[in-house]
Amino acid sequence: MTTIKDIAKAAGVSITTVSRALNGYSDVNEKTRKKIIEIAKQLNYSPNTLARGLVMNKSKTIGLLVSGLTRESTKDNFTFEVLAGVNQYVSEVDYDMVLFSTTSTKQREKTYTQLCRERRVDGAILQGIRVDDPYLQEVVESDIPCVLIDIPIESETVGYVTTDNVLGAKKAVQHLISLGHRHIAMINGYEFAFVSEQRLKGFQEALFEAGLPFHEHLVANGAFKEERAEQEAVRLLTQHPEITSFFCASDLMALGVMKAAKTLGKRIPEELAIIGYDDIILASYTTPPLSTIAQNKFAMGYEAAKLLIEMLEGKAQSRVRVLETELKIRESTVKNHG
Amino acid sequence: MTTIKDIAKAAGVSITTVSRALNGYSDVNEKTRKKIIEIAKQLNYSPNTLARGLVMNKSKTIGLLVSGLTRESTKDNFTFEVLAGVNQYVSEVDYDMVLFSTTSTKQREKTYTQLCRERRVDGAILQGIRVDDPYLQEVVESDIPCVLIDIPIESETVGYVTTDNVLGAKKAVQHLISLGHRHIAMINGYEFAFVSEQRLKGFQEALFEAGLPFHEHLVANGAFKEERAEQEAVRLLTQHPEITSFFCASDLMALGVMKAAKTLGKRIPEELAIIGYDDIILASYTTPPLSTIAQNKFAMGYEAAKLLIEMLEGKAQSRVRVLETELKIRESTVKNHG
DNA sequence: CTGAAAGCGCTAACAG
DNA sequence: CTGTTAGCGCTTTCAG
Repeated sequence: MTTIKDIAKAAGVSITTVSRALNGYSDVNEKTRKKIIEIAKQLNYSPNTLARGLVMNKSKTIGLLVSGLTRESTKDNFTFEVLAGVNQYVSEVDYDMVLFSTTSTKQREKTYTQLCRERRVDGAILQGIRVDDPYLQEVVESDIPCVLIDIPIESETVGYVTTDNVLGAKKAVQHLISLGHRHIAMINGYEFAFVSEQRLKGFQEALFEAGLPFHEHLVANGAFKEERAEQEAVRLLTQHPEITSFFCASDLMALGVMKAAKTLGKRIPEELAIIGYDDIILASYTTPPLSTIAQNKFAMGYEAAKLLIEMLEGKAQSRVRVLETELKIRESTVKNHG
Repeated sequence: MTTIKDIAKAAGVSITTVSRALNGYSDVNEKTRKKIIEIAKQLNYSPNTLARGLVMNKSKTIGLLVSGLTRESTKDNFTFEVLAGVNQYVSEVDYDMVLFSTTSTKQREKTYTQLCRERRVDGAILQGIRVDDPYLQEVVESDIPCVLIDIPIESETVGYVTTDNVLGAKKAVQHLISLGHRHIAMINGYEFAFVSEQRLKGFQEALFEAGLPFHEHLVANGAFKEERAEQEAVRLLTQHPEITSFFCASDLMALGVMKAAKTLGKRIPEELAIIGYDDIILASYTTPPLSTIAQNKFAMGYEAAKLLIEMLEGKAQSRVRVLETELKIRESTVKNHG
């Protein structure tokens, strides 16, 4: 593997000059630079980023920390789309991305902070981490620049990107109300999720603004899981037959509710309207296609990476990015819509 | 950031001793080691992997090189599942993974080899790369250990993992034949794909063994794209009304054929049976659910990572892994199967 | 069992 | 415009 030393020797100059020439410094004779670049090419030189990182004390690498990158989690490809977005921006600005997954028991032994420190990543993006994750606080309090996805923590070194979940939920519920629904149930995620809290708030606001009562007993937690949501939906529909529609805090859970409806012989949307959240790919392929609140997950990843790198380079205006959502009306709420 | 130097000072020993103690060498007094480890913990020490990588000349990092990690490609989450599998194994053996994507124009300027060399990855896994990719040959001929997914190249430093595509295709077609189909069309991928070639072979073998004729004109290329497949299916069905079933080289293309059937008013599976390949998540959610040949994509990633790291550590028995596929019979070929 | 010293490949003052 | 020198944090001979 060629080094700048080899190039220096071949060009008859010092390694300093080679370094400067290759890094585009101005104070190098154009002739020398040409020559050096030529030789570098001939020798098939690749800079050693480890060495560079060591001396510069930064690696031009960011870490993407995700949880639940498992065989099962591929159904809801939220993580993947975010990753694709991160990757896109990162490669545009010539950074690299290393993926830290916290699924394996092996890695669990190391905290996020350790993971980041050891690899000397310049910063990290955290996605799919629970608010009550024991290591979250540690990394946030460390000096590692972080951007969180859907967790609203802000500090000198921490920012976040999220969508307007209150408004998103509100739009969904208003859509149901506008269709004449008065007994709307909600399947939420779990307690320790910021988005669940926000979406519940939006649910309540929409009801309130329409002059409808909020009934605690019409809200259940489905843990963002299809099966759990199905069970809860069956329970709710059995105990409260007045329910005519469901607002679900994720599409995956909406799929569960659709199964429940099928089990109970309820036609969608005539007897039961269902709206989800996320707009996962499956949503437009179910029968009937699922109405939902679309989040641009790719954009979330892209913006998170952008924000992080702006923070790293000291040119971030603010440390918060809130993206918009979009109501997608399909046939699970309106017959023959498409 | 604490270094071994700090620990050495605090412990009153040399940095050499610290290094040895922390790396579990045997020739260190147990008391000294205990003390050093204790101090390291107190000082919140994290080893600098850049420095270590520089001197050891290996980074314990592998590169995952994928193409087409775009906003659009998330529908077919093949890439994602492979990535999840790679990540799983990699984290089990305490390696890290850096993701190189070749979508952006920025990165395109660098060859795969350069990407790998600069980051000093110990080896690379390549997925979704076309056989005719100009940079593929370069990286394969370099000294960088590589594992390819679905590209059969083998050398001292190159291995691959794939599934038995001939057999997989054969199973699909035999299934159609067993249902009584005699006029079977095929929507293949594209010319420069190893898997397409193999699946075509399986298609032909199944026909041959059943004593059925192979008609070139019943095979079309859909470029692994839903829309292209749809167009080709419409064309085939129009030109050759005798067709009663389709074997598609990917599920995504099978979705396209399903659309074509709908357009032409053909009922599935009564008037047109369709079988795909891959078993993507969507396959079980379409109406009717799609019969297909399932590939365990997670396992492909996992095995690729395993093979690569075995190769790196000099304990790979062979450099080829062929995984099995499984026929999943759903309602796009057999009425009321589920 | 422990330490001194060299060096991995690179950048960054500081002198010329 | 160019070279000398001194490290970045770590591992690894080679001597004790």
